Amino acid sequence: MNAAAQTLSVEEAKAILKGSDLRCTAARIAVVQSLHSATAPVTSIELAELLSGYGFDKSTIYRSLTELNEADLVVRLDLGDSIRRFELAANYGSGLSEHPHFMCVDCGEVTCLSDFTFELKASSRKVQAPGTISEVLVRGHCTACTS
Amino acid sequence: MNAAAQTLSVEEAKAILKGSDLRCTAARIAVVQSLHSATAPVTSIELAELLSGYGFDKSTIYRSLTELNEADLVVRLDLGDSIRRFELAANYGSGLSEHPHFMCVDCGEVTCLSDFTFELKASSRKVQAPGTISEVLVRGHCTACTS
DNA sequence: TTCTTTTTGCAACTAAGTTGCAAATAATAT
DNA sequence: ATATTATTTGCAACTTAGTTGCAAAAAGAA
Repeated sequence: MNAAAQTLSVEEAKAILKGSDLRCTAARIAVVQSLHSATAPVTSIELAELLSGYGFDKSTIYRSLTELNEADLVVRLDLGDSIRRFELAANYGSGLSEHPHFMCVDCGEVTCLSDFTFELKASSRKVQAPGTISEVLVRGHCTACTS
Repeated sequence: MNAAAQTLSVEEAKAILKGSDLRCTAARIAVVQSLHSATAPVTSIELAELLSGYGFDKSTIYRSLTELNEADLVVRLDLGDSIRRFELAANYGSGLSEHPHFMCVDCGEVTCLSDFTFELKASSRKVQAPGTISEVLVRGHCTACTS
C-alpha cells in the first residue's frame, strides 16, 4: 500500500466518488487511491499513519473510511482483532461479489479467499438458517505458520 | 447470565479448574460458573461488570478469562465488533467440537451455530487452502431484523 | 466571485483492555 | 494448625483504537 504508487489516477478516483455523490476532497481521493493499490485489506491504523504523513489528520481518514463504507464504495471488515480493515468494493458500489477472508491467528496476516466459496450446511432438517449471510471470516493457522 | 444461578456447583467448578492445574480462586470459580450458566457467548465487559458487582476487579476478570482460555477451558471469540466474547469449551479442555458463530450486523446478537457445519469450497482445482481452520464466523442480518 | 453546505484539523475525550507492584491468598511443607 | 512460598488480586495509572465538538477551510452551486 503506497499513496505515491498511483495505479489509479486522481481523475479515476474522482469519478468513483462522484458516482456515489460524494464530494471530491483530497482526503477521500487519497483513501481511494491507497485502497486501490493495496493487495490485501488495509487496517485503519495503517491508512491513518500513512496518510497523516501526507498531512491528513487521522480523524479525517477515519471519517472518510466511514463515509466511503456507507456509500458502499469500500467494504469494512471486522476480522476480530479489534482492528478494522478496509478494501475497495469489488464493483465500486454494487455491493456484490465480496469474498470470504482468512486470518492467521499466529501471524495475523489476512488473505482474501477470492477463489473460495463457503457453504453453510444444516446437520439436520429441523434447524433453520440464522438469517442472510453477508460476510464470512475464517480464522486458523496459515500454511506458513504451520510448516 | 447470572452468577447467582449456580447451575454449576462450586465443587464442580473447582474440579474443572484442577483438571487443568489452575488454582481454585474465587474469581476463577465465579467466571466458570457465570460462563456455564450462559446460553450464548458472553462479552468480557458483561462479565467484568457482573462480577465487579460481587467485588471482583475488572482486571482480575480479564486475567481469569485469559488464563482459562490458555488452559483451553474457555473459548475466546473474536467476532469482529472489537468486543471479546467467551464461552465454556465444549468438553472442558479437549479443544474439540467447537461450532461456527453468527453475528447480526443490525442488532449485534450472537448465536451459536451448533447444528451447522461449514464447507470451504475451492472454485478451481488450482487454488490451495489458506491453512487449517480453527474458527468460523458468519456475519449478516438475522431473521428477526430482516422481517 | 460569492454563497451555502460539507468537510477538515485540532485537541480533548471515550471505551476496552493492559500493566506494575505491593498486599492478599492458595497450595504445600513443617 | 502454622509457616512458607509461589501465585493471584486490587488498585491506579496507562495504552490503543477510535470518536466527537467546534471553529476554520474547502467544495460545489448560483
